[in-house]
Amino acid sequence: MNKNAKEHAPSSESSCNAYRLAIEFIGKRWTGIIIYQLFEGPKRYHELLNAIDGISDRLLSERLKDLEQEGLLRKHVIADAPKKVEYELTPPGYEFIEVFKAIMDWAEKKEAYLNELM
Amino acid sequence: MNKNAKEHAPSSESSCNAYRLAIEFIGKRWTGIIIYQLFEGPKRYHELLNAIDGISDRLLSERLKDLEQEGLLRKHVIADAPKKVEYELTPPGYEFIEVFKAIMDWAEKKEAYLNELM
DNA sequence: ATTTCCAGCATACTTTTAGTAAGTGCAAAA
DNA sequence: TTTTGCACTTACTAAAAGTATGCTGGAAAT
Repeated sequence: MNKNAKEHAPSSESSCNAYRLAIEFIGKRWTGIIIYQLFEGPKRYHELLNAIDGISDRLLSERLKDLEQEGLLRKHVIADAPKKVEYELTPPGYEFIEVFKAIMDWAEKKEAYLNELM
Repeated sequence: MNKNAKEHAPSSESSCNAYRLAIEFIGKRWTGIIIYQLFEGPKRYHELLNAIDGISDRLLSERLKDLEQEGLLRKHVIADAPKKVEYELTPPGYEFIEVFKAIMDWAEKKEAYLNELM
């Protein structure tokens, strides 16, 4: 008796599509942390790999590609010899700091509130 | 040659653990949308099920349980006869609106910026 | 001459998450 | 008396995400 999954198409369109799309992207593991690492300025591949504890190179590559595609960062090849590549946030990439802060603030408040109850 | 995943333990502890935990939770599908639906006030199970386009009853139950466990909502059984249950946000649940807004704002700005480029 | 560094890619594999289908118990309506 | 609504649960499948490992190829260091 549960078949409401896209039965007769959208109809309501209620549930914030913009939010869904955004959260689907930023909700992936590492995405936000990579952006966070780049707030300070451009970094190279191995700098990111070393800075981010626990990430694998495959995932780092994948996320960097995603982020580039979404227009949140740009890739600069600065040398071919010993290959050197830098990753730099675009303006929307930098603006993500607002989301980052909002999440941190909320998490903190939430913890504070829950600790108060005990 | 890639084994940096938890090689010799944490050491750096750089990468914002609070953020990671929070995003892992709110990044799950439907979580934010359920909270959003409850901003207006308490709702019952089937109201949520109808309001949220595409969610299945199983996922709704699961998310409601997660949200309760995280202290973001409270469940009120208001009748056993024809079973009636209401879900209501707690203060941290309501405060999530700041995160929601930040994400929406960011997504909008990002779109605007990217459209400008074309 | 061999190893290391750099920025990855390819492949196979495991784990996690989402989605589907069906069933539960009880009460009231048809 | 069979059906319907409510608020779920259980079992299962499919898809997405993440992990592990090995490899590339040129240049510089040992």
